[in-house]
Amino acid sequence: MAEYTSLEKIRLAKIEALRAAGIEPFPHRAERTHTSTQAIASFEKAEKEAGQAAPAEMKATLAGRLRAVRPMGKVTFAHIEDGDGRIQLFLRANDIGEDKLELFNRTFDLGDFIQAAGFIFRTRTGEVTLHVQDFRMLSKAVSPLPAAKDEATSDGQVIRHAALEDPELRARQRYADLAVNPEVRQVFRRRAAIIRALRQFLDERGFLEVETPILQPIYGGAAAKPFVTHHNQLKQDLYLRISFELYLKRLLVGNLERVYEMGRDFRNEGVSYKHNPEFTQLEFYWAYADYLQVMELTEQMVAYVAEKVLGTLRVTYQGHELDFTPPWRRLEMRQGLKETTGIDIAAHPTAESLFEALKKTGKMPDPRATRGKLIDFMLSEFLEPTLIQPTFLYNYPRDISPLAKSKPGDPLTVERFEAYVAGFELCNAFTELNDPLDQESRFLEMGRDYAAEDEEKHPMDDDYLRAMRYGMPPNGGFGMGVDRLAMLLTDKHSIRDVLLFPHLRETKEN
RNA sequence: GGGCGCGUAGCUCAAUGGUAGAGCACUGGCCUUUUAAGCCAUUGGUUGAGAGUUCGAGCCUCUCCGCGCUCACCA
Repeated sequence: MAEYTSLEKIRLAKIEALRAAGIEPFPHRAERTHTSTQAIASFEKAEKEAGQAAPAEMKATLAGRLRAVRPMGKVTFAHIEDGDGRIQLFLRANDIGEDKLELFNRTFDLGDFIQAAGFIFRTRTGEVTLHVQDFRMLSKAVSPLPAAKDEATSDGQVIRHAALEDPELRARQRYADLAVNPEVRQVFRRRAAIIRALRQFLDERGFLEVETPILQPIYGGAAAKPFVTHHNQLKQDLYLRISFELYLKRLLVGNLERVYEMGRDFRNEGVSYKHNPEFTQLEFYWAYADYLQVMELTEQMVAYVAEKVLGTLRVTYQGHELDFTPPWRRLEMRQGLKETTGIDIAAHPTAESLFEALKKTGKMPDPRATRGKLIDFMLSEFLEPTLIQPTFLYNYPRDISPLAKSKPGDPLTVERFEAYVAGFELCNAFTELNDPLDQESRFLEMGRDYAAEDEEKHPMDDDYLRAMRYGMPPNGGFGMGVDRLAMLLTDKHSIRDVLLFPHLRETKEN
């Protein structure tokens, strides 16, 4: 049972009062002829056409949420906000009667959804306003919105004098955040536009969008701990997928040459400003292409999205001026590490030798790490933070890339790249391993490397190997965190700001 | 998981260890073109939860809860 605050009790009493007066505070149907923006635009157009003469009377029925009320005796001004903007209402006792104005002033509150009909005019101070001839309640708000006061100037600007700012409340009650902070609605409109543009780009190039299982008997395709669930009737444990990779590549075996999927991945790991337990991933696989072709497609795709969504390839992100114009900088990992650490990884073919070299840098890596893990450590410790402008880092160590194809003549290195922007990883791609015998031995190797830590052990996927034995075309594969792209294109520091309902710890009330 | 910080009215924020306050919102009154409308009068609190020190705790100590930053983890 809800516990009501004193403010809520007052509003509940108003609901009773409305019903007692024969007015339903939650009617079934509503009417509307214009949105606020449409009403203002068509009135201004009519004004322009009329020139010096007064424009013909323009009737309108509007609907929206009450965001400001200024009662002045026998006249009340109010603002309603709808999906695309705000408009002022003018209620006068002469037009609607003193009783109805009294009803409005006594029982209508900020946050209520209302409908108002009348004609559009301009007030003395010049604001386009609905002169209300009739109005009704559409939905009574029991709880006041957690909003401070806004100032609406006559030229349509809204000045925020205080706002809902508590990041926890904003994330837990995103509905309230959206209702009182219009710029949040813009972030999620832009996110939708990003996702739409990604689909368009891939669709136009002959990629087929597919859907593969989220509940998987064997998880794979990434090194992450999975969420475990259980099917009761089948008495079977299932994992929420940590990547789409192994299923999408099965489709290449089935002669689908270009496939992609955009959807949710789940990783049972730490939560941070760039990690959420569930996140949106885009993966595509492209038969007869290699990682260099994927690299080109990647920079084109991101540039396409930025152009579509923002109309520019130059983006301000957390104070950095980023330029997504292709071609992006290409930096071989070995070269990048040599420049930032002075260590040439090619001169250290074993973990022991690389560890000794790293000790001299003053940063201490995990002494049990494999060579690949040590290189990964060097990457995140020294190189990653320097990669602000979009950069392709390519040629990765083999032992942290069990699904990527080796570089010809270099058994320690695979054909893999990651794109870094603003110091964090945006995407990951490689020339996919399609030799079933090599793949099997890589799985076995991983099993050995991770044997100590059971949860991270990469399970052998026999069905995947069976598929590959039928023959998999050479191909390039790609994966990107869509939330991270959304962060870049909305200038948000935290992944929580681009997720409508980010994961938060349970509270006692819940 | 570690370190640092934060949590006070519906919202935004004050308050030397000494009676918990302001603005907005709310409630009542005046006001027929206002723009955070204005003026007058009110109301509103288990200071995140619990324990301790003290004559006295929003403030000091401890435990717990939540959030933020950061480190670790993270193909």
